[in-house]
This record gives sequence, structure tokens and C-alpha cells, in this order.
Amino acid sequence: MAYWLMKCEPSAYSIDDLEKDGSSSWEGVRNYQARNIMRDQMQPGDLALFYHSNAEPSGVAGVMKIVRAGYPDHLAFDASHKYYDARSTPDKPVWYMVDVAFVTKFASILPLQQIKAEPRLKGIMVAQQGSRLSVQPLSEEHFKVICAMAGRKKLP
DNA sequence: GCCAACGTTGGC
DNA sequence: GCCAACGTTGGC
Repeated sequence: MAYWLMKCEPSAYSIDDLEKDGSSSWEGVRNYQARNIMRDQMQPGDLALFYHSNAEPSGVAGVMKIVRAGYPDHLAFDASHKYYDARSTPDKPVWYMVDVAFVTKFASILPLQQIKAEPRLKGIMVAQQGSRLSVQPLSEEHFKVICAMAGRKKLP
């Protein structure tokens, strides 16, 4: 059982969209480090923080659960799709995705500013300067602190 | 919308 | 395999 933080711009897909959908594939990751995490490490049952990037405010919006481990991103095979990548084929896929399911939405966004200001979250990757990785590992401790800060009484 | 930080590409 | 140019991310 592992913990993750996954970023998305809410203008593209938000925690509200996920709540409405119930579950979704996590599409369009085109970064090798993030791909490796999704392909090799994420397991069903893992929990992930849903982070709104490029938002007002940017911060953690809620929690989701990994419900399907990494599998080839078929959107990379579709020449008409914006996530198309000619290097990726069904025989030799380059890009992967996972499926996630909605767990909870925080009462309010926990802003990045508060994450940076919290001593117990010292060293958390998302608060580091120039942290651009869209899928990040997260310690259980940091996950729990963030859920507590967001005012949740019980962990999922 | 700016721009710093970073990842990727491609010429050599 | 170096590294400059280019593209992208994401806070502000």
C-alpha cells in the first residue's frame, strides 16, 4: 500500500469532475519519470492526493484511490488525438496510464502555501522549488498530515 | 501572461 | 555523448 500525489489542471479535469464520474483513467502523462511510477509502482488500493495545479489557489483538492495498475495508454495510438505519439504502438507501448476512483473531496482546497508552511511536511516533493513531476511518491506520514490539515476526521 | 526551472531533442 | 535550442510546467 503506497501513497501518491497526482497533479492536474482543474480547467482540464478537476476533483468535481472525478466525483461526478466516480472513476476515470488518468490520461496523457507524457513524462518518463511519471510513466515509470504509473507503470511499475502504482497498485490497486493505493491512495493518491488529487492536486490542482495552475489553479486559484493551487493545492490539494481531495483523495482518490488507484483502482487499476498501469496499462498502455491507448490515446497514444490514435493519430487524431492530442495525446498521439507515433513512437508508441500496441506492440511496444511507450506511455501508460492508471485508473483512479473518487474517495473524498476536501471541504476546501489545501493551498500549496499552507503545505510549504507546515513543519511536519518538510521535504515533501510538491513544495520543492521547480517540482514539475506530475506523479509523485508521498510518505504515509505526509499523506496523513495533509488529510488532517484538510479537516478530515477519518482516513479512508 | 510572465518567466524560471526543468525535460527533451537534435546537430555535431 | 555534449550541449544549445526549444518546449513545457506551473507558481505567481
